[in-house]
Amino acid sequence: MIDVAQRADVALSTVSYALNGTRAISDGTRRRILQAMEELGYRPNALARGLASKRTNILALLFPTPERGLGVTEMEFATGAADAARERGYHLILSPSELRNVHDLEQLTGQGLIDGAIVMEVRLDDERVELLAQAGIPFSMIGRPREPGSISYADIDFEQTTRDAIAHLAGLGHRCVGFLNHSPSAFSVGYGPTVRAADGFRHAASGAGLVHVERLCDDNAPAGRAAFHELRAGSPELTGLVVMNERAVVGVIDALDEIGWTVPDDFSLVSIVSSTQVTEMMRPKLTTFEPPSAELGRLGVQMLFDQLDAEGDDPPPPTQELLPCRLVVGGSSGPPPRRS
Amino acid sequence: MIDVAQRADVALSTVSYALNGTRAISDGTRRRILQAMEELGYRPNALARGLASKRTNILALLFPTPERGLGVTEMEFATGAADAARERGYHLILSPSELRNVHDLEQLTGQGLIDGAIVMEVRLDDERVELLAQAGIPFSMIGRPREPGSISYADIDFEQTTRDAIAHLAGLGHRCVGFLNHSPSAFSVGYGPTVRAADGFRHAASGAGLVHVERLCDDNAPAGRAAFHELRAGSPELTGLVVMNERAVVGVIDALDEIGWTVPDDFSLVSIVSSTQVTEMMRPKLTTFEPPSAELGRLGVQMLFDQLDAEGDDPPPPTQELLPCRLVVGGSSGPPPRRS
DNA sequence: CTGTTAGCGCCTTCAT
DNA sequence: ATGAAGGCGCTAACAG
Repeated sequence: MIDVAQRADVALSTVSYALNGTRAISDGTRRRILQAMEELGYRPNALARGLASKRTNILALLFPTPERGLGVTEMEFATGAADAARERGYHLILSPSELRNVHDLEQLTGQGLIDGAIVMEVRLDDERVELLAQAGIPFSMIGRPREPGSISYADIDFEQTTRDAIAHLAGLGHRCVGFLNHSPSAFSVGYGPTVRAADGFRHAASGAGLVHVERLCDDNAPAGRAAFHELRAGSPELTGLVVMNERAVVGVIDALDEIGWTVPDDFSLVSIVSSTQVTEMMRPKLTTFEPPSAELGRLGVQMLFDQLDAEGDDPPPPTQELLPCRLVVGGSSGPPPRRS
Repeated sequence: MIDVAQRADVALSTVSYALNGTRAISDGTRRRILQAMEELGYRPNALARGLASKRTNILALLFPTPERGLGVTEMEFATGAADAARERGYHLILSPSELRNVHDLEQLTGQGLIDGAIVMEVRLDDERVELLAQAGIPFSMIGRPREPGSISYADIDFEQTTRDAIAHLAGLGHRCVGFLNHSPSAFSVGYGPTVRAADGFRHAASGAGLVHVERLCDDNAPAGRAAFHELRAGSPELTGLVVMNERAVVGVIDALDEIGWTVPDDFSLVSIVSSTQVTEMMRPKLTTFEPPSAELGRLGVQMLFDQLDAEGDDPPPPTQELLPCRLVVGGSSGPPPRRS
């Protein structure tokens, strides 16, 4: 940097100002500096800059790795976030911080490495959220805890999505529907989507005057298969099922096949919060409510930027957005059969 | 840190040494220091440390985002890498550096932010590889260019995998098989897997004395469907197909369905380099050669560590590993039909 | 085994 | 509009 200054015949500090536009610089001077930088192949050192300015231009994406690896859907958050960050010249640290390791999180934030964080896979009661709030480090969430307070978040509107799913089935004429949710363990740890979708479904189905049943289900095909059989045993009049479980839905299809039922003639299936990248692999292609994953990721970092940009000024009002899932009609939903 | 020193009644530097074990410290002293740190809730600042030591403990994962988003398989590299990095106390920056933006890459490396990089989705001729080599920054690859030279890499053994796939089909009695590859564009830009698998297939099929045909295919179901029909039109005696295209294989199943063929009775399908997370969603479950994705990711960072650890000493011999895919027998492959 | 003391490369307040 | 100078928090010689 000192070389650049000499070559451009200005003071060291002037170069600095030219770099981060913190103060007005005459046009000629600026050009000389830029040229000198160019010629010398100068690159500002991110660490030094961060050390001095307290701004690292690094964000962390906190995503706890679920038991069986992340699904397609979760990944789209990440890439959306990474893209948005890069567009603003920020780096994104992928931090597989397990929820259990609150210690790891403390370490990460304590290092002064990151300007802020985006928290994924939020639970209704999430230690990470509290910890970040106390640590005073800016962050936003993809998902939300029970009490978001004034923290910015972007989440799927589960209430709306389940209502839409119910409306879709009810519109086709179904009168008795079921809901296949995520795993019991997801529910018991208070994983947001699991709990909210369950509430939403119940509410929407009642509201629409439908008979309804629901069930939690481990995230794999055999569990899905078993779950379907049980549901049907308990409610023989079931004609349609809403599923929020990408891994289990295949098992449901297997089960239908076993009893000789055809989709959608004998039974309707609607997948929710499931990427089309997955539902299009099934046969028949599933009718699905596709989550705006990449957009949520982008929103997450955008909200974080809003906070970072306003640092020093009074804190901006938090942005809290719920996005609906988009209906993609497939070949798995149709009018209910007329069973005797 | 100065506070810690005072509290422990030692010099500033002693605290530093205690922290990074650069030199022997008496046991009592160390304990006092550790305790003082604890009591003061002291956390070393990563930036300052990096600035002074030239070691940031940050790695970058370079993955160009393919046109249609990353698949499950690619993501497993990333999480494997992130895990391995974290285990050693390193951070992993997710860098969606487009290949085209060699400029972005220069920026990243020039910033002095990263100790090294792991390059994903390597092409036979890859600008990034050359750039990193010239820039003198340590890196390893998941995949490999045409001339890996003495750069460390971990890649899938495509030769072996295609040979295994052929052996599987030949062992079942097939005499005429086809290969459905990735897209023409992937091939034309010299994407490693596409080229190597094509060569491998051809070689293995000839070696086994099988009649064989092959075809490139865009990464979507309709393309897969069309491709199958064309292959069959050209080679009516085809009884089995090896597919390295997660997105297209569904289309093949559709096509088979259209002509009334059952899998595996009328036709055999073998997916290669495809995660079971995907193939288990298909019906029938696909026989697949599953790539050791997470392991490749781990290996990638491990190799990088080997280099970083040896910095200063003479460079260690590069590690270059080819891992086979693991056969997971599904319900899509069986003996060929006896057609008249 | 422990202290002392220069920097690492940049930002930023204070003068000019 | 531009210069000069004191840190940011830590590491790593150099001395005991």
